[in-house]
Order: sequence, then structure tokens, then C-alpha cells
Amino acid sequence: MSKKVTPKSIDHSKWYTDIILKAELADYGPVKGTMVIKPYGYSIWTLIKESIDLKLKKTGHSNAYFPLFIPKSFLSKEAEHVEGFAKECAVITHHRLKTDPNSNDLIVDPDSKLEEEVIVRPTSETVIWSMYKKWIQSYRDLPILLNQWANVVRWEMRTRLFLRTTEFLWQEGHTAHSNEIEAKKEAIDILNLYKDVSENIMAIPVLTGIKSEAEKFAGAEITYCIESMMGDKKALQAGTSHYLGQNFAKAFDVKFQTKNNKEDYVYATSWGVSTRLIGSAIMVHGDDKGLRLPPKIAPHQIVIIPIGKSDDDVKKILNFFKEHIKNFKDSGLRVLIDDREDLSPGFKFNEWEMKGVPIRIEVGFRDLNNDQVTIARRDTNKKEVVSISKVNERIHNLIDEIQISLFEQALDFMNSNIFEVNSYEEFKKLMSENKGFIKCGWDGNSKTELIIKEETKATIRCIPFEQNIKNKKCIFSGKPAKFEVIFAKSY
RNA sequence: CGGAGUGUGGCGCAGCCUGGUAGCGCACCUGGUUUGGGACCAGGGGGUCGAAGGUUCAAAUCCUUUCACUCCGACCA
Repeated sequence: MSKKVTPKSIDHSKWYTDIILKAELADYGPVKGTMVIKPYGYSIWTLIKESIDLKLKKTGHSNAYFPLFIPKSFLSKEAEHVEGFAKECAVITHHRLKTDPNSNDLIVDPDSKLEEEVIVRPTSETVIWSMYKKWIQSYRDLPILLNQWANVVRWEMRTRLFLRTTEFLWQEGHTAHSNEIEAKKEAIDILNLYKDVSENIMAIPVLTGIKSEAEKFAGAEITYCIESMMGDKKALQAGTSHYLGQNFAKAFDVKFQTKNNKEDYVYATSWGVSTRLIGSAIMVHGDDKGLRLPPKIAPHQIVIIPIGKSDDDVKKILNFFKEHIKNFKDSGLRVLIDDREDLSPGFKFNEWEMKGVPIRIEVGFRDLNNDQVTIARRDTNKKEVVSISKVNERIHNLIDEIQISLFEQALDFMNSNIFEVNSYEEFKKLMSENKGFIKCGWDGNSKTELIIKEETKATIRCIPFEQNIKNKKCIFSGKPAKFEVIFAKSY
């Protein structure tokens, strides 16, 4: 394995997988499309997860767990939902293996065929709604605000580490409400929660809005989304929140009695973000030296590298710096001391840069003798010398600075690559040159959207909440625009 | 499912055209010298060459079949 990653500018896709493998975030699993999330990658996921979980708890949601297996018949209860997921379901048809007496191979025992086949959940709406039917009778049972952390399986044709794997980890929220207003508010509140996590925890700026008919979740009335721009100017859907209306309630016959003793179907939402978020962090922040992690999701926020010639030297150095390390840890910072003897400082510098550690503190005799340390920041790749008395203050400021600077770098990049265009010619030219997101008018017709997709590979990523369609025309048909939309090529 | 590519020690590859019994770099082990941007020297261990069949005195190499994975498309969080 070569030491460096393929430069972004040469092959973005190779660059991306190089980083994942070399930063030890994940590895390929033995079955096509599967991924092993390695400890370092899983630590990042854990930090993301904890931050989302905390926010969900604060907004009144509880965690629960529903089964991995779903009766096949459940999937077909909601028409659009089947349509959306049938093509990518793993199906369990048997429950036993046996040794073939002829070949001595392990084979599926034909006698173990299941009466009703079982599918592996591609998402859990259907199992959950089958349970809601049991649990909901009256408006007093509502709302139900559940979330589950789970794995799901979608048998994709083409997979990519973190972005699209056959099995992935996510959180899926499923709420039930007694009225439309409350349910819609829930979907939007969650969207804002996702935006908050993405921007303030992961330092990834997002556009918010709703999905077009063609792009919305199978079974939803409205799909709200957060959409972000990757380093190659392609769009990535980082999270979605759906207002499901009464679709699933009708499909699963979940009714409740209202205050006025009338009967109504339950209103619902569902929403999720997945390990895909890690993929977006890589593509938004990474550079040719590797990962750049925002401090809030960095497993190690600070790595300390003692530079000495002998064990004794290293001991002296660490002793000199001991109080500071204790202070950092006491204030909640995640600090790692890399005192591995067999590796040179240069090797360690490169390794931790690959892994995206925001701050590196180098301490050697040169520093010790001058009552100082050398601090290297990953966001700018700059080094500075800081006097020992100022270290604590400087580090705390830097943690915040780096978090903000990564967000601002990403925001500038996104904003400078969103273009407003007025002609389809210009649209096609920009798209073919891979120039980024295009903001333009759209007549609201799904056919228009489809033709544009076929001709340019760009899709409507979102219909932003803020609309300005005065005098705007549809980029394709020239008809008066119904919406102002964002087009882009996407992952 | 279409197109392309790759399967050779843990990883990355060469060898294949023109058959002669496997090599390089990294990693690993031992010892020593090193350490402020991927250290060096010496010694050492590890591979039925993806699988099956065939041709041949002889196959990593030629032929046939097959499997797997990766990348690019259609599908998707």
C-alpha cells in the first residue's frame, strides 16, 4: 500500500476510498457491498450518534427496537412503498442448512422452506405500523414518538463505502399523531434537528427544502431533506424527514377515537440519518493529506507527540507536559498521547493527519528548553509555537476555531458553486463542466424533471423553503415557474 | 443486468506474450544504531499463483469452464 492517497484532483472516487482505507475508518466485508466499520470509524459514528440521541431525548423521543425480519406481506400494504423497496429486498426463504450427502457441501435444506417468506427490513415503517395498530385506540395514546437505532438492508446494484452499502446503520424515527398540523411540525422540527447536527456538529452546511414527487420517499406525502455539497460539487442527501400523512395508517388500518368521539386515521412521520453522514464528512472536509475532522466528531481532538531520543527523554517531556494533559482531559477534551517508541515523529505526523485529528501538539527538548510547545492545526496545516503558560487557553480557542473554520470553508465552497441560470443551454453547459448546483425555475412537471435528468444527469435535489418565483420561467419548458429548485448531479 | 478491469505471502505489484518449478516494494520477526515531516544497517519467517478441468516430460504462464471482487452505467439513504 502506498503511503499517500490518490490526489482528489486526479481521481475523486479513488481518493475517497483511499482515505477510508488508510484512515482505517472501514474495510470491505466478505459479501459484496458489505462494509466493516473499524474502531476509528465507529468512534466517529458513536460521537454522531450520541449527539443525535441526546437531542432526540430532549425533544421527547424514546428509543425502542423492532425486529429485523418483516413478513413479506407487510411490504405490499402501502402501494408506493412496495414500488419503492421491492426491488432491493433481501428475502428469507428457508431456515435451515444441511450437508449434502452427495457433495459434502453445505446446502439449503429444501425441507425448511418457509410458509410465508420473510424480508429483511429495508426500513421499518411496516413492522412499526403493524404494532401501532395494537397500541393506538384513542387520541390519549398519541402522540407516539419513537426512534430506533438499527441496521437495515437494501440490496443495491452498486455500492460505495459509507455512501451506499448493502447493510447500513442508521436511526429511524417513527411518530404517530392525532392531527396533520402536529405531524407536519414534527417532520419539520426533526429536519431542523438534522440541520443543526450537520452544521454545528459535523460542520457540513446544508440546504433545506422538500423533495419533488419523483425524489420523495416511497409512501410519503412530503419528504423534507437536507442536501449538502461534496468536494467534487456533487450533491449528497444527508438526511430526510417525511410527513407520511395517513398513508400508513390507512394501509395498516390504524384508527383512533378523537376528543369528539369520532374516528380518524393516525397522522405520521418518519425520518432518518445514516452512516452515510461519515461519507459526507470525508468528502466535504477531506484533503490530499487525508481526513480533516471537525473537533466535535473527532475521536481524538488532540494528539500529543513527544519527540525525544530515548525512553528517558520521552518521560522527561511527558512529565514537563503532564499538568497540561491533565487539564485538557479534565475539561472534557479527547486527548491521545502517541508515545509509540518504534515510530519516528514524521511518521506519526502523517498518520494522524491522515486520520484527521484537528490538533497536534509536538513537544521536544527545543520546546522544553524554551517553555513552549509547537501546535499544528489540521484545518489550515499551519504550525504555531505557543508559550507553555498560554497553551490551555490557546487549545480551547483552537478547538472552537477549527470547528468554525471547517464549516466556513465548506460554506464558502458551497455558496461559490451554486449558480443561477436562465437558459437551458447555460444549464447544460454548466452541468457538463461539473460546475456545481444550479438554481432555477421549474414548471412543477415531473416529465420536465425526467427529461432534464436524462439529458444532463442532474436531478432536483430540493425545492428550497425560500421561494422567489416572481417573473421566473421554467428552465426547460419556458412556462411560468411553479418553483425555484436546486438541480445537481448527486450521489 | 450491460461495459471495463483485477485475482500471485498481510498489503501493493512484477513475472504470463516466448511454459523449465516464484520475485520485488511495504508490512512482519530478531539484533543494533536512530527519532523536530513517512529512519538506517544486518539477519530472518511467510505464497499448493482465485477454483475446477484439459494440453504437456513439465503450467502462475497455453486452452476450456467457473467463481469472486473493484471501477464505470441503469436503481437508490
